[in-house]
Amino acid sequence: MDLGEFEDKFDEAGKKKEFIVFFCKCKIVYSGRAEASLSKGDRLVSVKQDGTIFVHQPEGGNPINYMKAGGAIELIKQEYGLLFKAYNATTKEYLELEISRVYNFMSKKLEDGQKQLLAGTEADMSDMIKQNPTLINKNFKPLSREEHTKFGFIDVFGHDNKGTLVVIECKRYTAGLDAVQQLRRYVEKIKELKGINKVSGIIASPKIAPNAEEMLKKWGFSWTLVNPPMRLLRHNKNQKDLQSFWS
Amino acid sequence: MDLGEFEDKFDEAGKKKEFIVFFCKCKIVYSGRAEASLSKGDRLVSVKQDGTIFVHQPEGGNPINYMKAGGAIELIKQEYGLLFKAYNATTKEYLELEISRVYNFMSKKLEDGQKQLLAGTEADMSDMIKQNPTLINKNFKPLSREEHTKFGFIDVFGHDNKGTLVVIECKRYTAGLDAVQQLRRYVEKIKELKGINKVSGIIASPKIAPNAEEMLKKWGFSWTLVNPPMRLLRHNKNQKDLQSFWS
DNA sequence: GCCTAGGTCCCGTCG
DNA sequence: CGACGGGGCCTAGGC
Repeated sequence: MDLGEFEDKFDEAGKKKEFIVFFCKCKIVYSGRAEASLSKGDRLVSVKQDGTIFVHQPEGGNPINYMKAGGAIELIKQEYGLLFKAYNATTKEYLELEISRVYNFMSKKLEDGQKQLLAGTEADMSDMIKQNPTLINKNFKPLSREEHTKFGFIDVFGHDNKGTLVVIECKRYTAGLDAVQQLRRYVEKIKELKGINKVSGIIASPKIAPNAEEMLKKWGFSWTLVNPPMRLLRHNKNQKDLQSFWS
Repeated sequence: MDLGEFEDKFDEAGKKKEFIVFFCKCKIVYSGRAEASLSKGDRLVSVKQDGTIFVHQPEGGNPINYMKAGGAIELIKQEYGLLFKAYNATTKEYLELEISRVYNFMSKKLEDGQKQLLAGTEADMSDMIKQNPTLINKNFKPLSREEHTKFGFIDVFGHDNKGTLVVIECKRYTAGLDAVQQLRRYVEKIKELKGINKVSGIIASPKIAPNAEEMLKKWGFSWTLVNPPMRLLRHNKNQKDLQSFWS
């Protein structure tokens, strides 16, 4: 596509606050929270309706470059083609694309006010435990969930049948060293606040890393196998269907 | 755009392993690591050359849905339009778009083998400290950088003029409770391994959170103000240019 | 493969 | 606004 034509289309779409995407050959420089540069290659560039920018290489999951909404964009004619210059005054970041060719361009005003519903998060996991405390053990009595304290928030908080306070840290996946230290922090802080020297700490997760388990034991905490809710629901459902089909 | 036409274009581009983008109105369901649903709205859908999928709403920085490379995609005719069905057998994830309209379509084979150069990361920060240890204090002698141990890796490791071992944890931004606990873990482990009871712990960062500083002091560690390298380089450079221009 | 930790992390939430 | 922690986190590096 001719760069002059691209410039016109881009400006027009920008004025109408349309969602813009184009394929181009470009060289990239980013300056802000770090310094990045990427030599010439073909990429997808996108400018969203709020001004969010992202650049994708032809493979891989993450944008190679991006800018948050709220900046200004200008196109400047150069000998080599066009300079796409984005500057965000709030974050003090620059993103510049030296565009030598534009292959395709597309823009449209999109209408979407929907929010995604998500189930099976760590919050749902702590909810499940609060609703069904025997998942931890038969003596556990939950008191609160996702309780915010000034040193972090505790996933599930409660006590056992002897009145000992219990702190539970949930992890959707393998619990690592960080999870153990998070638990330790909460337990120590509660001991300090309440002036008591016995508080139980439990990690609830589908798995725990060996080093993490070692550290857990060293500090007198324990681990309970709890699977996060909803995980692979559709897959398991299909598995089930398959089984019943084969049986 | 007519859905039949879209189907043809999509299939053809898919066979040629082109980078595909299109605007459409759709309803979305995801099932896998969690369960997600998003009711009808306009979105950008993209399928990369390696099969990576992402879906963007017209605003906001992150894709609302995505799938890693390696799955299979099929389009299935339905009463309401087209069902875009992606399944990744490795990760056991499903992503389904009930497409009722397609507005625009674009595809192209992109050529790009470049890798981004990035400077100003935490690794660069630890490098800077190793090269210039007086950033920490005049008695610090670095021995190693990014040293991997079986309980994690230590950003900068060294000793002071009295021979006391020193562990430094770098953070590019405000150091929080997690950074302090990370430091604590390394210090405790080294004490244990070497059978000594004095090891210094230092956090090097541009800022530290109040709670983190409190915890740091409680455990006898210290904090040194170090700014990460390259931060806002271009901005600062321009600021300087501006000053010299105005002066 | 797992484990560990950083990321231009992003994002929500609550003080 | 900062602080804190989760994320369908992702990705890289080492073992």
